[in-house]
Amino acid sequence: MTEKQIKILGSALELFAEEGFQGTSTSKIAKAAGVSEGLIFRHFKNKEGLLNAILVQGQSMAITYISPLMEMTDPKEMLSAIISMPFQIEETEHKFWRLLYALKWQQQKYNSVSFDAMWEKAQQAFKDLGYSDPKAEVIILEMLLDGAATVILLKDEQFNKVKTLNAIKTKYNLD
Amino acid sequence: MTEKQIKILGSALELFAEEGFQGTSTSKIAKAAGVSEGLIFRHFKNKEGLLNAILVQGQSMAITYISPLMEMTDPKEMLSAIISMPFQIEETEHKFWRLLYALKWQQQKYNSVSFDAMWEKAQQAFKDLGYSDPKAEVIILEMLLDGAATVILLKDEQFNKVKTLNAIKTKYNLD
DNA sequence: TCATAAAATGAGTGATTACTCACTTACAAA
DNA sequence: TTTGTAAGTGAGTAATCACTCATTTTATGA
Repeated sequence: MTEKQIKILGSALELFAEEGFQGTSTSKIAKAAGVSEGLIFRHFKNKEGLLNAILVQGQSMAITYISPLMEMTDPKEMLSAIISMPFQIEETEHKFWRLLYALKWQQQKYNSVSFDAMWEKAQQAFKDLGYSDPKAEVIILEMLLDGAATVILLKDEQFNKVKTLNAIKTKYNLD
Repeated sequence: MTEKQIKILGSALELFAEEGFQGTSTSKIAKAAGVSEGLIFRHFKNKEGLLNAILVQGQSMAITYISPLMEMTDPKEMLSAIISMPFQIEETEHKFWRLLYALKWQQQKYNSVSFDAMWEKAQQAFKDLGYSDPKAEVIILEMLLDGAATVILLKDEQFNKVKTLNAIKTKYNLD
């Protein structure tokens, strides 16, 4: 990847995340990246191709999150790691996740990175720990973490992250 | 309100919710409502005025949800009612809530209807029921219900609503 | 029946949109 | 040094955008 290609992707991610895909013009991206507008279309074909390139980049990042979870054997350790995920979103990844969460309200096409395998393992973990309805338990945990990610991405630092994470872990007897 | 005014608001709500505020043109709204484009600007001044009119309508609807909660005295009954809220979104209100949830990712200006008073009552309820950290408990419940609303609004009927609601109530000893 | 105002129209506005294309520049292999 | 290829530019395009306004239609009360 060229230096300018990287700059385009970076500026596009930032603008898409903050002002939405439809709310961001290609001329604005070009200006932010310090690049001619034509170059965007040379490298990424069209505006949607630019979005896809960002999503592919992020997908591989997400996989590095999930992979270690899939190798865990202790159910408590695994659930604890899943629950911690949204609370450990790094500054550098913040923009990407914000874009991804915003996108799912706009187009069903971009229905988030697939965490299916992880949730199946979580269900097994709940079963191993003796929960009476592991399926319902997974749905509730999905909801809780989706909400946690939303709050973290939108009103970061308006609440005590460490304290909240610990309170959730206590609820699931994971400390 | 004129018949055509109502049609404009209805079509705008539908399109804004499905394709986003920025992704919806005023000409599209006019066509969907069976109305001339100029009429939109006569009645609502501009595109943002149209969005505000929708939001005002929804706000008064949201208040009818919250008001009865504020008069409840039994903490268990009150928490139970709060938890049930996202699971009782009606078909007619579905579009409005979808728009509201989508908007909060786009502009901080439209940071949702204010539920602050309700959450303060919830905190008191947790305190009355002997929870050790009512503040953290409210944050967790906010997250859970935000996630529940998201799942309900985006992938309705891909899971058992009644069963999930009951499972949550059981978690809080509310049955 | 007529006067007045509000409701409604639709052609027209300049600005902005995503995208194209002829062209120039940079660079590496022959 | 020449040549071929990819990187990069920027002016230009048709379409669409939000919005205006002169004009016509409709509704209402005297």
